[in-house]
Amino acid sequence: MRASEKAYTTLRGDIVDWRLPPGTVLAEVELSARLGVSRTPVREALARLTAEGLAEPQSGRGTVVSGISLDHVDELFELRSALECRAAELAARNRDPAVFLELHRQLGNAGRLITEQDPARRDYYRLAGELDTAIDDAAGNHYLAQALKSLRVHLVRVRRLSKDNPARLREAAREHADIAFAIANGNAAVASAATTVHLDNSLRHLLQGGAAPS
Amino acid sequence: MRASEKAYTTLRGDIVDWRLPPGTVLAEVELSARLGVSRTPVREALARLTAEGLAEPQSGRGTVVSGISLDHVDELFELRSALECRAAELAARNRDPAVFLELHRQLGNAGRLITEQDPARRDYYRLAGELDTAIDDAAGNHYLAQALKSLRVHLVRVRRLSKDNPARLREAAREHADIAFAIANGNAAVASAATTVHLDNSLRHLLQGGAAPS
DNA sequence: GCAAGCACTTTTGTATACACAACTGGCCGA
DNA sequence: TCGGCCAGTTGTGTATACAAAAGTGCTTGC
Repeated sequence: MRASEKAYTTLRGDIVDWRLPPGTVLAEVELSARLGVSRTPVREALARLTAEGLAEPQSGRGTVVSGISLDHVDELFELRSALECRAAELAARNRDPAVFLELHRQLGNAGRLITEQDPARRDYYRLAGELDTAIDDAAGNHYLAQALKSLRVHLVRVRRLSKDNPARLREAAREHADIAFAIANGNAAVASAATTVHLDNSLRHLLQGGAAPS
Repeated sequence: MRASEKAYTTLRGDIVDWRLPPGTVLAEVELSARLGVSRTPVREALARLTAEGLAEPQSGRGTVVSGISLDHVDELFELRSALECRAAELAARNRDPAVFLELHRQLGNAGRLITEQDPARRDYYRLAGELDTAIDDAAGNHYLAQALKSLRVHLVRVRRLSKDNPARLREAAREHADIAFAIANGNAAVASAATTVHLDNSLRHLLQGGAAPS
């Protein structure tokens, strides 16, 4: 793996997982020492992180981890809503019904994935990720998929910020199942509406504290 | 001005204005010689351009100017529609009516800006840009504004691809005026609908050849 | 005692040298 | 004659040295 890739991956993970909290100063020499590479690949990694919005240039000099607080999560969800509703509509038009019926079925049973044995909810989030991927693929729009991809980085960061709540997670799974079903049926309006409802519920639980965002 | 900034600005302009057509190889040594800076700032500029989607890494080695063709303009406009409709809705809720009434007035008179004396339509595009900025400001959503900003780079590139058409430009100005009016009235649904109509007309004229995209 | 200026330190910006990988050309063998 | 291999060349990836700029703290003068 290239040194710049390694630096980027490591830093990105550290920021997303809140090991580097917002405001942390990202000094090139210190990072190059810590990561065991020279400043050049570190600079490249910082440039990529800045472009993604995970870091931002400090006034005048230096780079810091960008802030993300519940104050601005509503803005993030507004963008998310715009993108995901449109993606759901497009997917409903172009979908392969079998794919989404299968996802609908799996999501209907997703409650049993949320157990105490898997505190990170890996299985659940994997399934939710599969729905996202299926929607992106069915929508068939490169630019939209790209915009969603860069958005999801920030969403993961928010998710880590909140405690997850098994009851809310089970509700969310049902909402996801509704979305998959509407897409399977080719009903764009319902798919969009179901997405709106899901995101509104997610945001509300998130802001009330302790709920999982998706 | 910093050398990396200069390299970035120059290359970005060259790509947007089609002086560097899609597929052009961006070789670091050649660029550093041409721009009169060393490879380091050139690399930084290429990284930024790649992050924006104006350039993309070639298979294995090197960087090339990314392609954009009419084949994919419909996808670009789908994303644009999702973002701008939402922005218009948000702006309609939070707007200062006076700002948008003034824009409505100016856009109503924009026909006279489209003269043979200004073949680049600088005054017209400046006014259209002011509407965009006013909507972004009124929407008050950092993430949405950021997504729109990165989208507009590609739109400018498409615009340069097409000949502009004075008649279509005058129509577009009227459509913009409609959008401004709906926002001034605080009517989110109409603002969104007017945006949809405008973008649909723009895209159709663009694909029919010879029309201006905004 | 406070403020202003200067020097020092720290950090980023730029240049360049070196390492390595991939493509290209020619040459040799089958 | 064609195909494969090897060497040379070219270009990117990384490291590091040097330059410049900005912040900080001290000193000095008022």
